[in-house]
Amino acid sequence: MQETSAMKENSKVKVRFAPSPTGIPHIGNTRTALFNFLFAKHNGGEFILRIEDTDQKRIVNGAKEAIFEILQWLGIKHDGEVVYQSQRLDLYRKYVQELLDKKIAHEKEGAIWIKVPEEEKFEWEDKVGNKKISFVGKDVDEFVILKSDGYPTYHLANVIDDHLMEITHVIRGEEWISSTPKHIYLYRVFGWDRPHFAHLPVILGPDKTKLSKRHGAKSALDYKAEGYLPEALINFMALLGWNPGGDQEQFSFEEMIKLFKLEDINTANPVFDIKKLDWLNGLWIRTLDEKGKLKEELEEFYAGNKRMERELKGEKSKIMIKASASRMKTLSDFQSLINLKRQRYLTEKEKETALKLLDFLKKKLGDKWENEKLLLAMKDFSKSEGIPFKTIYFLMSGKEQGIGLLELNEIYGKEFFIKNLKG
RNA sequence: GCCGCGUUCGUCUAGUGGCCCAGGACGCCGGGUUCUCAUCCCGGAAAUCAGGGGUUCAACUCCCCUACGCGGUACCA
Repeated sequence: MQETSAMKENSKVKVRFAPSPTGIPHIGNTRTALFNFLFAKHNGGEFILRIEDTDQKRIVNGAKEAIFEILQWLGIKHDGEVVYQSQRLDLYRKYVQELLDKKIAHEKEGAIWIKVPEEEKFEWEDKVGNKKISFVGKDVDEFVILKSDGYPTYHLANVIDDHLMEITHVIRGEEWISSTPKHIYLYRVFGWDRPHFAHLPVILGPDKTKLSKRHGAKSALDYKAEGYLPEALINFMALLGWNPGGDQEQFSFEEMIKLFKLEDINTANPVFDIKKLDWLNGLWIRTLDEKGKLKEELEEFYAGNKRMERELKGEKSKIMIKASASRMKTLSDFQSLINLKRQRYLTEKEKETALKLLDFLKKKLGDKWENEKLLLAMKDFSKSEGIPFKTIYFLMSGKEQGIGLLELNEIYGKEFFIKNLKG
């Protein structure tokens, strides 16, 4: 009995993201959602969200909400209503009874089990890498489909739901490869067509072991809190394993949808590299700034921060943002960039120079410190006194580095400089 | 142990038999632009394509073996 694998060639693509609410998903799990979404949208199909809450003991409070928040923040919108497996118990039990009646499943110690016949053969063409993967029945362990608490296991609920919901492509982590024969067997005994399978390589930590809490495997929400942009995080996650060929590194969500193909996903496990994320984030910050959209991102990020809310509402906010954009790696850098506090106290020698500079500027500029003249004056001073401009920057701004002096002049005016120069 | 999957610069990757003594990007180093820093621009180092056997006129690309890595081996997903 050789099932005609999958087959719903003509029907509309329908995929699902099926997290279990047993913790806040880290970046790897979220990438699975992304790939499902990209695939669905590329093909004009649907993306379903299904919460697999069948392990009552391991459910974590707030995990479900975190999942929603992550998807919402990233712009990964699901179609239709969210499905909860815990609300479908009767359904699963009905099918279990069917298997019991057919003598395919049996009871043992209060749970319902299935033993795959040894001579059974399993093979499928995995969409990632386009390669055949095969197993033989004797390597498939006997498994539980209904636990003694009355809840189904993943294997059972997953297969039933995917069938009933007419899922065409199962795109999930590669940790599921070894249980795929169990799933295929279930499709077989139920007499159902099975979906296509695509198993994504798992993301590894810097030490090349599976990304985990130990590596500080963060969730998208953590990155959000640190000031990363959804555009950058999505771009970064997609490039971890996916590449459409070519030299492009920056992709908008729309471009990714347009280009996404399962065939272009790598088969090897990528290593998470925060440096590249940082670079992409800076790149996206600059890109959004050019599009005039950085302000709204900052407003969202600093919502609830009274001082920053005030700064962003102020009339100088525009120039502040313009001056900061190229210097930010994350949105949180903005706050320190526009912070007026001096970095350290001046040494005696520096104080002396500062006062000299102040006199010089006052004499040269009078009351009006216009940018062009100010710059010329500072350059003059630098040259005639043999003082590196770096020092002048520090004396004027109170910092070793940061926003340009002319921009500071526009934002805070000469009073700011005078205060700094007076020590 | 057994089963499955994988292996191109430090990292993400391009590459589907000749265009590759291997291209791009991040990071790193050097230089330029510049009011500091950053941005931006230019250049550099960096992979004997895991190792060994085949197949072929020709292999990073196909086959086999080994090593290593990852995944699975729960009444977890």
